Amino acid sequence: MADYNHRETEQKWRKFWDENQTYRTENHSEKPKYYVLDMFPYPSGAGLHVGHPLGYIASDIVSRYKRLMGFNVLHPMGFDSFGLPAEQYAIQTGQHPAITTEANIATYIEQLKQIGFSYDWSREVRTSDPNYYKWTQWIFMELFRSWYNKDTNRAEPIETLYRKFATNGTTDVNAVCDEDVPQFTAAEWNALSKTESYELSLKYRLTYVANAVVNWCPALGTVLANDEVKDGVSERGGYPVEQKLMRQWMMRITAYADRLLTGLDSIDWTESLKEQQRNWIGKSVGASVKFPIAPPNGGAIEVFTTRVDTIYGVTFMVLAPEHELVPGLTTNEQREAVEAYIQAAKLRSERDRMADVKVVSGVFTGSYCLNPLNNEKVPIFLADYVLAGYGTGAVMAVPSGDQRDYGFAKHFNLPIIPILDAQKDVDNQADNTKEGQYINSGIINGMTYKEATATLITWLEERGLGKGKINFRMRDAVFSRQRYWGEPVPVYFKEGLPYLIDESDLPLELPVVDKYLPTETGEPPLGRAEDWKYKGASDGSRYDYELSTMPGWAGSSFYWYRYMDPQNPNQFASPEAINYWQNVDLYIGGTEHATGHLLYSRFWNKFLFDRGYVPQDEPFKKLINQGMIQGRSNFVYRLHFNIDITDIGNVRPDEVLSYQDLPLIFISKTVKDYVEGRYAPSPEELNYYLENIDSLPERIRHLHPTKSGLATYSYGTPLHVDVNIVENDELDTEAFQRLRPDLTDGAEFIKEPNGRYICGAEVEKMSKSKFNVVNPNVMVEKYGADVLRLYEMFLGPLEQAKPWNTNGIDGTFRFIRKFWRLFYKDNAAGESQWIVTDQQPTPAELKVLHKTIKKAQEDIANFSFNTSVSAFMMCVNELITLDCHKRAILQDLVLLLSPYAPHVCEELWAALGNEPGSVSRASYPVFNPAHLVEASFEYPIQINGKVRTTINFAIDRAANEIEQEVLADETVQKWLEGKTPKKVVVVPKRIVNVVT
RNA sequence: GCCGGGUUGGCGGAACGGUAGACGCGAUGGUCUCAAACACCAUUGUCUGCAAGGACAUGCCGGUUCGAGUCCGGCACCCGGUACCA
Repeated sequence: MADYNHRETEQKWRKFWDENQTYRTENHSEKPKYYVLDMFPYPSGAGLHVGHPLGYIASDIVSRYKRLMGFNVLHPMGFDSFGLPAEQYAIQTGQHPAITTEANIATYIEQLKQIGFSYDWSREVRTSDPNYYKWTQWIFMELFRSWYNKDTNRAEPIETLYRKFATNGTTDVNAVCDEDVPQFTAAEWNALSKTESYELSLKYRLTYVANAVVNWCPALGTVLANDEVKDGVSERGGYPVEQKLMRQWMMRITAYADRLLTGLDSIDWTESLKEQQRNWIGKSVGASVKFPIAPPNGGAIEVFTTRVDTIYGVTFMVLAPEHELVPGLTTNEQREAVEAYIQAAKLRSERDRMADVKVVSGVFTGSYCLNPLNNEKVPIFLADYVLAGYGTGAVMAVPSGDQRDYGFAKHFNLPIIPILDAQKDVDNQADNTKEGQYINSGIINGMTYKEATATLITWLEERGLGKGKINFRMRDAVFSRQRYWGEPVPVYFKEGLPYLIDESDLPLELPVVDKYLPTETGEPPLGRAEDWKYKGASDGSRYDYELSTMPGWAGSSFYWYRYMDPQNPNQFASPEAINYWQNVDLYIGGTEHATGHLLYSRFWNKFLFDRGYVPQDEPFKKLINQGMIQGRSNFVYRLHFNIDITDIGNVRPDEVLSYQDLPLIFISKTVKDYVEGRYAPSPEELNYYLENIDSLPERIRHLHPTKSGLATYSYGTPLHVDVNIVENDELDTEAFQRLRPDLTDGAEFIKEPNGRYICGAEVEKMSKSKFNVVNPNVMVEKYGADVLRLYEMFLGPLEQAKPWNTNGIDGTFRFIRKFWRLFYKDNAAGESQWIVTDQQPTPAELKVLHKTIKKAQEDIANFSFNTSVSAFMMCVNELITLDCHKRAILQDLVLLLSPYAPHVCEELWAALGNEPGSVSRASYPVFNPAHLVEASFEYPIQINGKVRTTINFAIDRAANEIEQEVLADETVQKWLEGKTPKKVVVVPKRIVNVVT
């Protein structure tokens, strides 16, 4: 039998690659480097489904292609192996998360290897490996040992700050730091004790401890970063999240806000992803303005506004209920109301607040402040639409220009002052236009938006009442997690101050604990560890370690460097390795990491860049987001009867058949549609259905609505059925009975007239509970890894979300077999015979080949793998038509196809007489346009836009000559019907259009 | 609301402004077979016609052009992200 045996062949080559370390990559080469990275997976217990490899296949194709193009390619894989699921499992079972993680990773590797990826497995990393997280901890320490100098616009070692303090105090320090830093002179600084100066420095370091309002998730027992909270619930598990003030490790990512923003312009990512990061960073350019508080109180309220030009329209001020000035501003008359409001606001969860955005609520404090421009008295309100965490927690309200302020003003009957002559209908709604000239606006009357803004900012700055200011939505990142399964923070506490442990004590390994739950006193799980104390301090004492661990994103924020030099015990990667590989040329992964991993990674990369550890400011030059593969669920329909008890008359309710009494009957899709009345069957089908329904068991039959009037058929209740026993929507009923005896005992299947049981289908998320998970290894076993790879690419554009549908895979399966038959053929005796010849290829054959080379190269450049696969299919079809079995053609075709289908290509490559296993070291075929050039071209001739005839012209004929001959042509003359053409358009090598 | 992306046969999807629907699936008919599976061949956007052919077709309305799925203006719907962010 000549057919290609994928099981044997693929097995053979995977073993070969493994044993010969075919894809081992060196850190030095004459060749140019190319770094292709996949987002490494979290090894979950469920294993890989068919959606996971999509991006990996694409990156593998690029890797293999780049190797053929003469690059030294780094293409590694590893595991982001710290994380919640393993810990949750540990809490339930008591098993150490390391054990579960280890087992899951083994499964993942096994599954990945089956698909024939060209990873250099010797470079594998795992974030939960102490030899790895040693460097996560080390980078944490480096961040702690650094501050951000706004003058040089980069992070610097903390020593440079100490030097500045010692020489000039705080005068020429321009740092990103805590808000409450004191000003001091060099003398004052030098007089401080070591502990005092250290304590001061903590306010400047890039990681710091702070009391911060954080997202606390009681169900998970930990805090979460903003990007881990979606719609007020935790991203993992969907548990409610509340706001809580807690002492936390923080990372000063806001120091990099501007660079994270501008850096986006230099990298090749999709616009939508960049936009997501821009929104997340949320830069707003505006001004801060101080509104003096009216007597008897003193002081001022500072607000941030993006529309300082609307300041003459301010008719009230709104503070967040949590604002620090609130108690002082509340008058005795208003105290009760204010306190009630604050209390109510506190009780409302984040979700409630989001839910009733439309409802206007607020309360008057009883106090006033003064508009700095015109000294008008402005009443001060509280409202929970103002967020304590953004800007200054206070808003100057301009009801004529802001819809929210407008609603508030209407509700509390506050004045509304129009401020621009272009504002329309201000009596009924706010108009936020910047057009026109200012009115009612004191010093800016008659000006335009631009002039007004500049004038006001200058005016305010001169009087110390305000200044231009840029605000970011992004907050500093919370870096503590009250969990066990994460990197321990390499810090101990001495007299309440955090100190780094000695670098030589890294890695600080996770301690053994008896349980993975918080302690009885509410401390994180590490509080359960015996003797969790630092003994390396210089004074010989034992100090308490930090009890929280690092967040999930810590380990993934530099891993692409560790791949460059994964075993290095002295550095996270050697400077030589980093200088050789630089940064990632192509990064492929899901878009769900837009505001998490991808932002944090850029942050850490920029930090490492500032400190001179890496040569590139951005980690990922080009990023492609593969679309999610959804599941396609299949359903069987259980026929189901509605029995309306009120219609039963004198039958006692206990005589009514219970649902359980009814026989199990599964109806096929079109039968269901018929029963539902959605489908009009043909006369033959109708007969079939009636016959079937009439042959139902006696007890059912008498419930038939047309016969008893008691019961009605309802549509079949859809039940998920395992998609693995369904093929082309046809259910393998025997397998179903075998797999689900509980459901199918004594069941009857009413099938289609053609004897098939057809399932319904729907697109849903791929998940175990929906029985729609397709395991890639089942596909590999049945069709082969090459077919799986080709099919996943063929499914549609890489970046698009699409449902997995096994139905079409036969097409690629057939393609591989056709491809094989270009090389082998059965002889009369049924033996497989090699039929490749050494004949010279014909121009037609060369044309087919070079057309395909061109297309394949263009497609890889555009990441348009689906159309490539189409091109290969067409190529093979055409070669079959030409009956071409020539080495000169097939050898190149094998190379073209090898990035997609490496196993079969390796086999054929060897069969063609090349060194076994050397396909990846060959050179990509060179496209020669000469083979595509035609001697003549058949021009379609359009008369008034309609193709009426065709004429052949030599390829190099001039347009005006063609024009003449076309007009002289008999058929054209006929179609022109004697009219004189006004215009003749000749598109070279395309078309001629004659217009009358 | 704002931002990003999309809308083409029964389905997944192709088309440098140049003969729309490549390639694949499915479907129908046929060959092979005792039969099935596999394989192979043919047909397959809709309507109309015996046929040659003709008419209509890329969400909707309009524009630019000899020519528009593609470019421009407006609208509808779908998907994703984000939001009392001042």
